[in-house]
Amino acid sequence: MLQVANIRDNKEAYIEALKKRNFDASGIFSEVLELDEKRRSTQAELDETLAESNRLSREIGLMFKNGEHQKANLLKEKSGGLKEKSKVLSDTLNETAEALQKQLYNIPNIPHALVPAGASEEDNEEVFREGDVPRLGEGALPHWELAKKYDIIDFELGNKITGAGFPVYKGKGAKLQRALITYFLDKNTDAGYTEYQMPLLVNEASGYGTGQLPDKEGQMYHVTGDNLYLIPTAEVPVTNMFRDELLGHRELPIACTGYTPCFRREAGSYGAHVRGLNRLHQFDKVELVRIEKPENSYAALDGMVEQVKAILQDLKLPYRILRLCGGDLGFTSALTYDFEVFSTAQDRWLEISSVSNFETFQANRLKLRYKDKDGKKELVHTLNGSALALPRVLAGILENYQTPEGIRIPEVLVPYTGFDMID
RNA sequence: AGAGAGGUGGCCGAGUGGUCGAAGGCGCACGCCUGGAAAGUGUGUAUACGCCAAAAGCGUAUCGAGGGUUCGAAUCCCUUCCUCUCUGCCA
Repeated sequence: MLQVANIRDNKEAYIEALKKRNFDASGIFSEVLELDEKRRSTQAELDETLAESNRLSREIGLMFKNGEHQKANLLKEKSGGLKEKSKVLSDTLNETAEALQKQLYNIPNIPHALVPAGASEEDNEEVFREGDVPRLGEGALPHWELAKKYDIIDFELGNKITGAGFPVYKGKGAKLQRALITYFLDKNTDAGYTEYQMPLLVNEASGYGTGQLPDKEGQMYHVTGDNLYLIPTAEVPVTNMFRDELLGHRELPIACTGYTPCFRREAGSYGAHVRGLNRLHQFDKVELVRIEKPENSYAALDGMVEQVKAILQDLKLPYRILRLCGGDLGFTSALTYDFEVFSTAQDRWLEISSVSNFETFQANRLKLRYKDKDGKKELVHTLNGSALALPRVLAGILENYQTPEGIRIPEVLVPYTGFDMID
């Protein structure tokens, strides 16, 4: 959520920047500023009315004390009128503030200067590429075939127990999952991130805090009996730890990592591109979240990119990094780097990580601020990224590491799996 | 799940209708004292919004949340959330 004061001060620059998202902000900005004007004038009038009413109450109190009951009763009547007036004003104030908030929720974050203009993923900018694409033999298989061949993932069984998109990992497949999670967490904690285990269900307030609610409600599984939501990503519980917090400047930066399963309804996704592990309703992910002082947030973003790079280098997977264009940039993000692994047997790039700086956009909605050295209160910058999402990394490993003899295990994982081949 | 108790500032804790944003203590910050420190001592120490170019200042709101009674609510009433204790159940 943008701050009204910033919109007021940078209106033209913001309108220009939002064009990169193909978002025409001129109309909504005018509405926002108008609503804010109304909000402020209404509050001024309300404050005045209440101040008058408070004054009268004090007087009446004194009169009763002095036994001047008649005088007091006279004043009481006057006070009644003020009460009516303040009720009306306070209703107007609430309505206006609500309308303002609603409009603000509809405005996406201002893209960073580096964000290229563009309409769709076609316009994303490749900024880095590394790793050799292996030459696979004639009979190279996509991962869903490999999963069946080596009996390590059973999609049908998950279907029976729950439904499509809930795979069962089995034997060495299950062990490989566990190995990846542990390896990712170790790598992240070695880099200074603190490990967390978070609740997998969150309440409504948390859903609002990170912006899943009210609009993207349909993307989460809702436990109606207790009005809780299954988390679509660890970002939700981890970031919400800091909701409504005022941090000391010495507490920053904060760096968290956590493994959680993620639950996504993914309504409306069908077809070949969702085959196998490419898109699931339940999947595992290790997440990074950072809370930073504004002046450090872009250095932190670079640090996160390096962290993900280091992991992919370890795994020796061919990958590239894209800077998302305005049209593909997430609603809340100012700058995002997507990591994609090349899936050789499918002959396509698979998104496995997304690393973003939200600047103050998320912090404003979360009411997450810090007190700087001089005691001044400022919104922090929040960042997050996956390091990494399991299913597509697994798909990449299965497809890129397949040999006629079986699937080799990346060297760095062998200490975690205890085997070096799936055959 | 049943019965009971309770939610007050960074923390502890007083406050059962009037000048209470809230005593007192702890903590913290700054000063004095000291060779230095401790002790002692003095001052200050919530958040949001609004007015103001800004600071100072002033106003308004906030004692878990929401609503109500009243001229006036931390205090009374209703709803709701949460915590603790006992009982039950359970990995």
